[in-house]
Amino acid sequence: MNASTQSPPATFSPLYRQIKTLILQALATGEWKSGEVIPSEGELAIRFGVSQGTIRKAIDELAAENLLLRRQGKGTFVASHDDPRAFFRFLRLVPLSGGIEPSRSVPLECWRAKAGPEAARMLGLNVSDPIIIIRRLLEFSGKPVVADEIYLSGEIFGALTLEMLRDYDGSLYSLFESTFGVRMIRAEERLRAVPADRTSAELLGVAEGSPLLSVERVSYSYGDRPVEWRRGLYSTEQHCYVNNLG
Amino acid sequence: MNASTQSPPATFSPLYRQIKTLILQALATGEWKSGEVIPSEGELAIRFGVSQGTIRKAIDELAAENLLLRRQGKGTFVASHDDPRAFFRFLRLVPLSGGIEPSRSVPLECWRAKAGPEAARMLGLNVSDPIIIIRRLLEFSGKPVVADEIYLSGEIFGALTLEMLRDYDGSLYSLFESTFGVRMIRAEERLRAVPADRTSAELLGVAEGSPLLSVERVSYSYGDRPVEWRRGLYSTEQHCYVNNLG
DNA sequence: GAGTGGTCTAGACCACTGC
DNA sequence: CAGTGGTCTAGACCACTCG
Repeated sequence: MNASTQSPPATFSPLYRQIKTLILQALATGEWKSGEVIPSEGELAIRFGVSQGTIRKAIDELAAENLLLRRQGKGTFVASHDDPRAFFRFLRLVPLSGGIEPSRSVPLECWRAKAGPEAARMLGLNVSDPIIIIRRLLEFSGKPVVADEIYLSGEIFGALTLEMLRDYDGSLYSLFESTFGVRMIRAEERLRAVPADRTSAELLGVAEGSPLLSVERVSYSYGDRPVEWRRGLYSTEQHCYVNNLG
Repeated sequence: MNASTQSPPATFSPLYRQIKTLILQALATGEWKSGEVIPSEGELAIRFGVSQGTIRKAIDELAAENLLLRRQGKGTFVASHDDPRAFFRFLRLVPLSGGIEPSRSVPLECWRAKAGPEAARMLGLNVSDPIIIIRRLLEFSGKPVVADEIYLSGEIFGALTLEMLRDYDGSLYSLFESTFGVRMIRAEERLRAVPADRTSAELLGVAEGSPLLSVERVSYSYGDRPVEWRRGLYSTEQHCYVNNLG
């Protein structure tokens, strides 16, 4: 494609956005995988038939959206959930005392089910489509802090088992990325304060009815496709959820 | 200044960042006020002795940080809290049912005090420095949803009174901006779930001990100067706090 | 039409990485 | 040293706004 000589599209969009879309497609189809380098700006400029400056602007936006990672002198890399910097991007929980604590994910259950109306709506599925449900605990310094219930499309994550969750040493999203090729690129969370039900109270070691932070999340992969819906109950006795309003 | 011929500074920073700093200074000193246009890119290029592209890159970053607002064909404007787009930047509360509700701020009290150790730390003051404390209610569709307690530096907001709060028709930050020339540019929030104390329960019309969302916020003005500390108790029976993880 | 920001290009040079 | 991204420039042209 020589974009500089093509006829203008019906709905105008600048050249660098068209390039951005093409790069996104290459990312979505897995041409460049998580953690790998993508071709240099010069190579991409030749490949797409535009100047290096136009490539830069496309990559700039993708880097701003945390899809790509530039490293001077080395190249441009596909962002990965394995990157330690990505850890706090989706888990905004810190100890009240400050500092950093060791955390551990403890999978409890993982089973197949059929999507109810709510899960179907959240995941963009039809009612009765196969889904996978995970229940797990998140511990900080050995103490349970978050009880999660996670809903996934059965079609995408069909092979997922409790053993895989137990054996994997890394974050859930790292597992999804490396094993299923599904990268979360953004998420929407809705927070409320709710009283602890009996099950959660026992799991988290708090009194029944005591306040918990309810965090509902829908995560999206490439093309704004919803691929995960989860509800977490956070004990905020020793931790708090931090948020920066830019 | 002709930045392109100056000797390199001890700690290297690219030209466009130096320009950005100069623009930030002009914003902080009030050379260009909230809502006003700043000089065109061409004018700034001449004023600072750099190319227009370098000015663009500086403005790009400031626009990305929501300090400036570009409008094609019209100019570049100093961001303002009056802008309706700024409303949801600092209040991430939406009705569970979706949609948009009319909101109203109801000031309850406003008094002078001396900073305690916590307020002093949060606001970067010394203990016993003068501060102002505001208590107010936030209503959605006529029902109380948020009970706020707000701590301000007495030095900066010395003239603030309950009457001013009552008479002002707009957001609190619009008042701060227009009357005291203090613009909030970012904030850090820490969220927890807590049981309602008796006072808050009465104010919000919920049962004592029922779960409330506690939102502590420190807001910063130019130069990362903390100027406001507040704690809000949010009733999340009909509303939720939304957050986008990018 | 004049003035603004937005796009695109081409080329030079700098800063960082790793062989 | 070669290859990468990062900065800076100068100039052309496009898209939008307003008088």
